[in-house]
Amino acid sequence: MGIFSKTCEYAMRSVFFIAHRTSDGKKVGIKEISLGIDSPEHFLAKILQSLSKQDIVKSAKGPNGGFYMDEANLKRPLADVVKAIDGRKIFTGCGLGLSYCSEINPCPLHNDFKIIREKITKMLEETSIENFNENLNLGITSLKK
Amino acid sequence: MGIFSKTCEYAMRSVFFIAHRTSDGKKVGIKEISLGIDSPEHFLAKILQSLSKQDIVKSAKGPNGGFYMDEANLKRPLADVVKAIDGRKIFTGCGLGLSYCSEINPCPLHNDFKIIREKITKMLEETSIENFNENLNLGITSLKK
DNA sequence: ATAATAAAAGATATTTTTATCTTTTATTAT
DNA sequence: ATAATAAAAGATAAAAATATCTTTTATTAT
Ligand code: FES
Ligand code: FES
Repeated sequence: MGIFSKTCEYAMRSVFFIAHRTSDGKKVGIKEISLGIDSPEHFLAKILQSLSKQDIVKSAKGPNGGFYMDEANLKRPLADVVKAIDGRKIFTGCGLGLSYCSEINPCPLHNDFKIIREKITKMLEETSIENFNENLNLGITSLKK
Repeated sequence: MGIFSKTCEYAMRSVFFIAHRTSDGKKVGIKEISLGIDSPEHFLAKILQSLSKQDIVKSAKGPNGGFYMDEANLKRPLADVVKAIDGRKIFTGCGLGLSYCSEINPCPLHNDFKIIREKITKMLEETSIENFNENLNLGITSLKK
């Protein structure tokens, strides 16, 4: 386990992939996405169902259907994807697992940890999916292996 | 799930607790530790067995036995506890879950994420357990609730 | 030696996360 | 209308993480 759950890792990779692959206005199917980000197809389907319900991505059934994102979706911060899957713990939780983090009853890690949490929050809140994707579009960054 | 697994959270809390409670040279039993850090007793026993084997803490069986730490144990960085339980993923792993993080094949998060990873590493490597515990000894920080 | 103590070790159970497979529903093209 | 397509939904399974309970071993005090 890293910072994010595996489910959340798949979610972020798929969102980047969809954004990248549908910039031409077309849609992309689950099979292609799961191949492109190296994830189990049916598990990813569940994740995308959830992201779709939460309006992180859009979907269309039937022939020529698939997943895509509109302008508003692309402008959302990556934080929204993380919140949709892993919840808010990474943004507000105690590093030692105390039931809530507070200045009044801080754990030994608190002073150092809150700074790190702020940096993570900043990274995820202040950059849009679109933005993270710029280098991917330029072929500089990768989503596989 | 936060940054660390629940097991790792218990491990860190227990190490702080033991360090704090045995500074007078006495030992502390599992029951007292689990009460003190609010963790399941038998689960914590397993964790401490593992930490003991890896020489993060010391233990003694029989009457007046229990867990304690020597000077060398206290001087170890908290990173050693994390490595002993959660492994090295948090220190070196890719934020998006790619099988390895690299400058040559970076993911879209890489540039931001590596800085955060460095800060986490710094926090865990550069401060000893003893050090983190100073405020606990002064009654400023907490391990419960 | 014996009994009491406390961790170590072993076995089992529960819960959560991750993964797979099948059926249904909506949409499109013929 | 019908067949083909693709996501949604539902059901089930496997694996990993977390939790509990029992037995064994080492140590100490009597
Ligand atoms: S109380 Fe633990 S991080 Fe704030
Ligand atoms: S490649 Fe993803 S964090 Fe470095």
